[in-house]
Amino acid sequence: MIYSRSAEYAIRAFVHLASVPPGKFAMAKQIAGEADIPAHFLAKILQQLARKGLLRSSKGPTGGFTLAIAPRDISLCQIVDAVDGLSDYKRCLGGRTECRDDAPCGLHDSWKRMRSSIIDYLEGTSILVVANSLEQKRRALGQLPAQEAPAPRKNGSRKKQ
Amino acid sequence: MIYSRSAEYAIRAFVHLASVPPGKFAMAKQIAGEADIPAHFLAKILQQLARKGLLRSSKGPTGGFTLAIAPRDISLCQIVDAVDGLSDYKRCLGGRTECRDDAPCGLHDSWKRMRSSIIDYLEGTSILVVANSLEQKRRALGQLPAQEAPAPRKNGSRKKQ
DNA sequence: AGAATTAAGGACAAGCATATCGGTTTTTTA
DNA sequence: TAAAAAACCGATATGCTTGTCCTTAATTCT
Repeated sequence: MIYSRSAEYAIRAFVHLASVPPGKFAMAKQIAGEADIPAHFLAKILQQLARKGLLRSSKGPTGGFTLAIAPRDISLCQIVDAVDGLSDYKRCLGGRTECRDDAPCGLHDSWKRMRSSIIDYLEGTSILVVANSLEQKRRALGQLPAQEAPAPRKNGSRKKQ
Repeated sequence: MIYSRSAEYAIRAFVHLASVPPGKFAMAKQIAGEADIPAHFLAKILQQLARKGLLRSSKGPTGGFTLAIAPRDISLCQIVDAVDGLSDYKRCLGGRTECRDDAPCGLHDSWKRMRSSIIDYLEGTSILVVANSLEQKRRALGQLPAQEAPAPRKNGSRKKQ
């Protein structure tokens, strides 16, 4: 797989957080429940991401987590980097920690290209895009009010993108 | 990473095996020594690949392992499939085991494209290509006789590709 | 036939990722 | 001020991957 399960959980949590009104906090337990993620495990991950500055956290009642950066400006890459680190992608598939001149590796060049492609994918995919794609699918299935963000308002001020 | 360490070891062993004369066997311990792989661990992997038909094995003195398929016809994908299985690539990055209609995932479409790209890479890269690339690098470094395959002959019938 | 050598295969150990549990601190609300 | 609620934090459990060890079976060579 491209990234760990922890990173996957983090991404799913971020997608969820992208849909809560700015300024409001969502509880770890609640996110875990809705996204079907082990609660305590997710809490640890979110705490870690709060320490790294991708999330803001608040204790006590009305507390929880909220995005520290706009969904448009958070890429999958930032999350994966914060959770897994990117060292795996710097390692050479041929086994050497790095392709040095005296220890050449037949895979190095082709892997280098593939790796860039993966990194580009992670960097080029923002939480906003993923969240929008998800919302669109749900609307198509009638699981959402249609044409409206999940905020509990009822009138219809269309907003695109 | 794209595949497990076991798969990486297998690929490196295959690259090594591509350079032994056809019909001859190479010992697991010897491959492990030259490729810097834990010997017993590699042996298990090779035995597994022999059971799956990618290698042929022989016991006793003069025994060892040899490729059951021409290097040109073995792709990284076949090896990774035999060692890791490909199920990870069928799984959706959004977390669901499969993107069903009633449980949509915002990542599904973009990941599908990325995944195909990775599979194409693994399928399109043969052991022969990797072995040739490695040999070429070694020649450039003066670690090989230059212009000659590592077979113990001495004349110079150039062969391309 | 016997000794040496190699793969085959089972048991086990170590390390890491994943997951769970309980207590502590901070904050809000009554 | 007390109680409740949430993040925070450490300890522990579990499962999988990686790695080691030892015995057995098959083959070759003397």
